[in-house]
Amino acid sequence: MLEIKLPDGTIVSHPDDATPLSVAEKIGSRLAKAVIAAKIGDLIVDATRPLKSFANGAPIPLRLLTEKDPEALDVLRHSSAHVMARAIMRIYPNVSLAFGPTITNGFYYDFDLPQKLNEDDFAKIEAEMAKIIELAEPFEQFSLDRTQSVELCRDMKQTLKVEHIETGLASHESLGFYRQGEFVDLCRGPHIPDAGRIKAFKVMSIAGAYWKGDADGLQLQRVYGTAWFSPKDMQAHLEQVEEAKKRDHRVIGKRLGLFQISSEVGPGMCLWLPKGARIRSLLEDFLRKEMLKRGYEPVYSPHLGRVELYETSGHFPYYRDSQFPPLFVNDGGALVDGWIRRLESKEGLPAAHEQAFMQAAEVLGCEIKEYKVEQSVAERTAVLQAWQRLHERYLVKPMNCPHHAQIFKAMPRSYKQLPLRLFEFGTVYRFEQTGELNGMLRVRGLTQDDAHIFCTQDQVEQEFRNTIELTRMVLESVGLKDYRVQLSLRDPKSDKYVGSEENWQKAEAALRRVLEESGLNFQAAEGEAAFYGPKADFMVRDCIGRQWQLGTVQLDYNLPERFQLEYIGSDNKTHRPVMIHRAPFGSMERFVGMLTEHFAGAFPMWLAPEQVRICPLSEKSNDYALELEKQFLDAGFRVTVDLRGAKVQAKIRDAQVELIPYMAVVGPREAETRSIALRDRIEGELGTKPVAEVLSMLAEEVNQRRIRFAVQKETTEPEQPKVAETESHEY
RNA sequence: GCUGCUGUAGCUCAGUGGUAGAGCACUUCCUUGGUAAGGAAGAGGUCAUGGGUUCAAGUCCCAUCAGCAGCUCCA
Repeated sequence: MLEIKLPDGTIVSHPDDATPLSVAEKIGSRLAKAVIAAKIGDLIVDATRPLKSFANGAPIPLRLLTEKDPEALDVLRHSSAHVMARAIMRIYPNVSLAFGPTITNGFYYDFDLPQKLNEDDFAKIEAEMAKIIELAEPFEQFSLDRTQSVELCRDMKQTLKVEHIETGLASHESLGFYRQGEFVDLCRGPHIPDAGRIKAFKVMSIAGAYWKGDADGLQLQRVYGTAWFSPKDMQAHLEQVEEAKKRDHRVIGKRLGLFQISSEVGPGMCLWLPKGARIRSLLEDFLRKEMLKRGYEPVYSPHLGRVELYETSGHFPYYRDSQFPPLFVNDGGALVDGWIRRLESKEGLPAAHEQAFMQAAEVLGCEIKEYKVEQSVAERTAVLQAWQRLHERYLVKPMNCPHHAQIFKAMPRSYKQLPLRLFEFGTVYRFEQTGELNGMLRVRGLTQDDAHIFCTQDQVEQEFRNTIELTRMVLESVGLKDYRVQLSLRDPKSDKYVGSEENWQKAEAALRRVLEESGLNFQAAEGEAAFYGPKADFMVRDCIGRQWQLGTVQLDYNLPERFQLEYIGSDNKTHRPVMIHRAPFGSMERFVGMLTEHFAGAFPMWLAPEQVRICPLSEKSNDYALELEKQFLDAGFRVTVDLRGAKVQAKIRDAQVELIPYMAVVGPREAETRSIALRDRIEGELGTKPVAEVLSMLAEEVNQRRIRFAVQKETTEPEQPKVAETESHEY
């Protein structure tokens, strides 16, 4: 007999061949029908899995999973992936299966198949799935040893599965399979008892994916689907997907006229339209003011820097592929650049090409006399590099740090000047792959709210504390209160890190201490540090539950070394400072894009590009409306008057659609009493108030940076908790 | 960068190889009103670009560019 412990603590005895299903049957036949799977401890298993294998002396902790358990939905979706794979195999010959896991809100399956699927095929696939589901055949588990498994997969012509068994699963002695009708798949499970449990499903989309994530490897077709226990649930989900789409900053940005990406300017190049620029400048002004309070000093630096500057910093040519190519003042610059790269390439430079290079140099008027073909590759490269150093080459700056390091070096520094905090809203350019570009969230030209703090090792802790405080203050000022910090530390086993052991230890301990005393939710991630120093990244959750990596603080032992930065200490000796990179917003583009989605375009009063729309009842009231506009402008508000010959209903509708926080409706009555019939975008009519009262009430909302949401936050389960975008603007 | 899809008016989109369409926005006129759309008229197009097939191409084919989704990448 098996001893089984139920969730309420009772222990029941069952025969040795008991399964979760048989246990459920003992409790009641309705429960048995509802069982989807079971949980033994933390392990989710099939409802038909014999419990005996989990016996270890103590009573087996068993929990039956029904439709109500979130874990059951995952099981359902994984089974749905099998059903979809089965359907696709029926429709198309020569399908090779890859992996078919569940994801948030659904599942996918990767296939290698000769014909290209497209959306028109979905109906066919869904129809075939429906047939399979209707038959409600059971999922049957069985295990085979390695040899048998490979044989079975070979027989079924599942070459990817064979490969996976031989590589990824090399350490497994026995392998699990599931059979459902004619369909057999290598699978760990668990599965629903039978396909009839799938009550709602839909093939969602198709996309490319790589076998085992290798971009150079085989490209597969990935079919996404979703599955639910009821059509109603699925409907709700599909509506929510629509809702999330409506928050898309690209859609809202266009509708509200915030920004534009014009393909004529270039992909990934963002044009800030007046309203978007308004929001950005409000954020910049706010942060600038806070930084000035905290002892930062503004600096400016040009958008270009000599290539040598980035050679010193180590960014060139290391990140060459994601930088815009260098600008050459001399016609031969690009030629010599390509020449060197071919000389240094694995394939080497064929003699014929070398002759062509030399001729081209002559044509361009930059013949390099010292260059001799009989010299070694190293010597020839050196000659070309010597030429390069004599001719100007510039890089559009991919980061601001080298410039700021030069500002530090502009004069001898004393310990008395430290910490030196230099800040700049610095625009940088990165040549991101075209497929990575995404609205404002991933662009090729971006402005970092960048600062570099140069300090002594002993000042690191206090500077880090101040930076954390600033970042929190910034996030909370826009209503982002749900965030955690990832503290990235060294991998103790690796020796790739620059900087002394002692400094690393001190720095890591200091960062940890600050985070602990801050009471922030943080987690340390060993081995995630950059080679040049530990860092702390802020992971922020927006109002619909998506996670964003925003602000970052990074310690750097590398650049001070490379740029030979030094200061004179109290001991009259030279010392090397520590550099701290930090950016509370990350980049203005990304932050405003994120905020647009967070607020769904309805920016709070302190950030709204237009705060008040004055709506005169008719043209008779236009004069009073214009008078009011002046009063609002004088009081510092962003206000416009709707002077159109339209009805007030239309004016209000337009203001609502434009998400303007307040509307001032004025007619003869208000003009008479010097008052305003105030309307709140969220609450509706607030009644008629004297002008002075409205001005002070709205000013208060601005000064307090009050955040008000129209709908209750998180009314539904967070959509897509997959990390929404994890771009980091690291240095 | 890879795979797939898409590209028609400012926006959202119809469009069957045979004369380029709608709604909203815009302009003008009428209307002068009380909290989410008053009415009428007008203007607006090299159907992304370049080739090709065809008597005939927005429509079919190819290439390029751009956008979207996913993958890979992100100092």
